[in-house]
Amino acid sequence: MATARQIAEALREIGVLLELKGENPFKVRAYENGARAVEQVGDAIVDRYRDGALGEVKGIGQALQEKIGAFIESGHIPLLDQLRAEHPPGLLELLAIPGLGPKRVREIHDMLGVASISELEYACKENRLRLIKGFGEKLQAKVLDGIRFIRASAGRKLISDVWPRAVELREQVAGLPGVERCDIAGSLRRRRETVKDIDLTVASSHPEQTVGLIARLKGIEELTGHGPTKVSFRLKGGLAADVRIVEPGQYAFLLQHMTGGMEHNAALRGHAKSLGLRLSEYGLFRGEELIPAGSEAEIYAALGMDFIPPEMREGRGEIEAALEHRLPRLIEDGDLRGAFHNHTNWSDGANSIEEMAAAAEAKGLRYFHISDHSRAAVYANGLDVERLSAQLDEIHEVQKRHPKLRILTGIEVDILKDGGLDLPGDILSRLDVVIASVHSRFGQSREEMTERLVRAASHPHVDILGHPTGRLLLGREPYDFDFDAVARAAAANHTALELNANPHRLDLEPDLLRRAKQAGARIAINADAHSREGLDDLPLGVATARRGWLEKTDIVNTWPIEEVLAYFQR
DNA sequence: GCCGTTTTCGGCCCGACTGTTTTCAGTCG
Repeated sequence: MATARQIAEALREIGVLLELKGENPFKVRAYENGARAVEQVGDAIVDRYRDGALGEVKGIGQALQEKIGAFIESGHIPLLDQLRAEHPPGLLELLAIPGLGPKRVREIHDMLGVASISELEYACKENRLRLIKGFGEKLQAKVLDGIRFIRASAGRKLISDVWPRAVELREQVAGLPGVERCDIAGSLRRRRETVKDIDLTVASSHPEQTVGLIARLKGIEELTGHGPTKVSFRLKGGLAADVRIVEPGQYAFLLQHMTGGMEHNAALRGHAKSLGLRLSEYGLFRGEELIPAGSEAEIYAALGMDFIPPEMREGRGEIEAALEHRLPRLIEDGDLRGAFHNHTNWSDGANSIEEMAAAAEAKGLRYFHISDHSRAAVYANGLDVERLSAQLDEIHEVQKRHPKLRILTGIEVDILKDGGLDLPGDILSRLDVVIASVHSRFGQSREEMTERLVRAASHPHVDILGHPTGRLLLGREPYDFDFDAVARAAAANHTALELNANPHRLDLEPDLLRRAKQAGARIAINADAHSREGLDDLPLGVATARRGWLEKTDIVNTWPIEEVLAYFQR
């Protein structure tokens, strides 16, 4: 069966190929918008199609309905097949090179016959790119540089790897003379799971002077752009950064602009325009008249809407919600009372039960759940029945020394290939909270994997489904299964779905969190800590929950522990 | 290609910077 992911991918590819072909940019955008709309609806898009209700989805008109229908029925879209036949597949990867967009890629292909990154690299080295009109020596060098960059890093990095460096850079800039404010903006501020670069905003009483100072900061390897209001550079280690500087009175507008995301800003400016206003990083204008704002909240208020938290600014319906005053009240860091899913040195964790408990207590948590691996996870020194029983005794002892912290017993039990569990029911029934996770056989068919997960989520002893999609950021794709079916099973059986806060996972991702909530499922924000420091990942989990529009009540570990256990038991 | 309490046609966000041009196209976010 067709999945939302596949449909969106196909529409997106049509958009890119049309762009390459030189089509009307608004038509191109319509396909991109359609892809996003499909992703938001999720796999239920197939039901919408069967019900003849596809046209009710905003962004999907007559033409896209036909294409989606064709894909669902046959797995093919004639237009896409035709476009693929017209364009060598390697052209798409050329678009990833900084400085090359559709126009130039097309020109390179038509003039030089280049159709892949390797061919382009060769052409640059032979000095042939310069032969094309409008291309010069610098552009050729930039393209070669871009090819090297792509090969080295594949472009994106984990937010956890970039964040500390961004904080450091912000401190450096904030300390410069004349700088009144400096903030981390862009995808970092929106807490995207992976980011491409660091965006900083600066308020300065002497912008041009500040630009010069920033360009000479320590740690800069190479300046890549330099104008009166903007500096771009690459830091040692390869990370790119963009810094924009304005006068203090314009700062709120710059921060809003630089925080993005692109779709959010486009929609916001479109709304401003419908009010007869014009919004840019320099201000909100009625004609020539500036409507002043000292904060982002004042900008949104001037546009007739509630303040939209940065994590929600992804063009996912937040502007409509803010206009109608129905934004959710997002969960906050301080709302977490406890943490499930933590490992110790009984399996593959680095610290003892005692050390982990002390760390949890220091974080102000009121309950803390130990869940080491089960026996099938041989690589992780998983526990069999005997060792698990022995661990329960030790937990009992540690509990005596920590009267203020409720230590919960448990296990992260492997879900076997058929959806059964790796430990017998009588031992599971002795535990406070049981997490079930898939750690093997990721390549099962969609039907098998769906059945496997639905069965696990419905198991009477299972309380939480661990890292439900199995994705590893920049590493492994999620396994193929019907998420909504699993979410429904979880909701019906009072099994929480995990939001694994480990920066390599962040699983569930925001779209799926919203779909989980729609299905009535509850979420557990879990550190999956393998050491004391692992507990520091919890705020990233909260940020991801915020990106998924979740409120305090949606998250089980914001509840008192008695309520959580009662929920799991029912 | 989509969309509409301004519109079923005529819009569709806005500006910075680069590299190549003598006034601007392309890319980027």
